Amino acid sequence: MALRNAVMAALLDGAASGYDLAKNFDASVANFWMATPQQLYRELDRMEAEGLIGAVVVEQEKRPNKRVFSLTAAGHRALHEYTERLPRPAAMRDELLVQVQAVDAGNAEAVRASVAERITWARGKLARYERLRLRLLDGRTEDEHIARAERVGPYLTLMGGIALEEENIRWGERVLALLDRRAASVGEA
Amino acid sequence: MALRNAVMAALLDGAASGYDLAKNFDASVANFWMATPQQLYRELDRMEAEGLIGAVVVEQEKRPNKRVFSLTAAGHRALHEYTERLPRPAAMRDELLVQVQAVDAGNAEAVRASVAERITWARGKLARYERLRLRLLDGRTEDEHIARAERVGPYLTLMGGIALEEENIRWGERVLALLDRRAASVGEA
DNA sequence: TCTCCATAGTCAACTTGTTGAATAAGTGTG
DNA sequence: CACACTTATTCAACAAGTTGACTATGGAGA
Repeated sequence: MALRNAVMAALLDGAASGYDLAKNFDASVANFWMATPQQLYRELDRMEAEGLIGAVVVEQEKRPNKRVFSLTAAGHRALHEYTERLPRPAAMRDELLVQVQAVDAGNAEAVRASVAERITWARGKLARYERLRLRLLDGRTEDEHIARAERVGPYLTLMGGIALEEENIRWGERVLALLDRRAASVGEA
Repeated sequence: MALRNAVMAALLDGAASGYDLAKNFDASVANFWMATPQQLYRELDRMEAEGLIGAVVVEQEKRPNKRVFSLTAAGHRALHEYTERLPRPAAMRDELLVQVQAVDAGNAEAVRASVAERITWARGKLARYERLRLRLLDGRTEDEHIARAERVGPYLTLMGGIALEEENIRWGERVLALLDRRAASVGEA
């Protein structure tokens, strides 16, 4: 019952089909709320049944029809109320960290490679976020955006995403350096 | 089937009961792998049935008996193999970020308060992590620790936790500042 | 003494999340 | 012209995570 809040937040950007959400979640909300397509479709059905969102079937000529969802007044109210409840503490599940924790009992070379891959992946994500940031600002300065844009929420969470990926890269590089030093020490001992 | 890897990583610190794990997960692995007590008990039973861990019932005089688990040779092997598989991308679920994303359609004051609370909470966690770091280093410098300690994994993940909480604090303070500026602009408009 | 908290779990019910496959039409590549 | 890919969604089965209640004992504080 928490995915729905992320979906409603995503729908503030405008109406979208399940497919759109599944794709663009990555560019908007997935940074802090991951979901698979089936999860979205199932939740969208329920939300429609409960009147939080409304669906309009859009017939398309050269592709399958789609159901485009948008927030209803009830959905807006529910989202507003949601922002007034205390958020539960963030939940993380990161297998890479589990592997690093166990590196001394595992295959250090393999873990090193996984860390390196995480860095590469974070760089890619960061680049996409930076492009998104430029698009959001659209030539304005941050000050102007904060003062005058219709919405500031997406900018604030984007900043969080950027900071997170930058930190990922810094941490990863530090880990690689320390693992190298470790390997050197073990070699010389 | 992923929690078990976190459990095995935690058991590298030494044998523990389900209760111990539930409590100390927070101090060791919970930073990147959260689990409730029931989840742990259930998984521990399965792991024992599969021979990954062994249980010894320890009879206690003034408290209930407990089952103390430790890694078997098979568990060690399984953990080693696990470090050789590609970790799946990290999954995050952070309701606070959902609320910030929706701040423009929600109660800005309430969201502000939630962000402030997150900052306080992060400071507390950071302080605990810093104490843990001192205990881990135990008077040695980082260089010495990395070169000579039996295990470096816990130190590396702890660094990650520290960096994460520091970033949380920086981000939160930035969000508060920007929300204030926003409120001022809206007031003057 | 009564109650709350810590220890050390178990059980049941329920909600979420994951995986894999199926359907169906059009579009691009070699 | 076959094959893979994209759009757009549905179904089923299973695994994992969450919530709340329950048992039992001992120690600390009101």
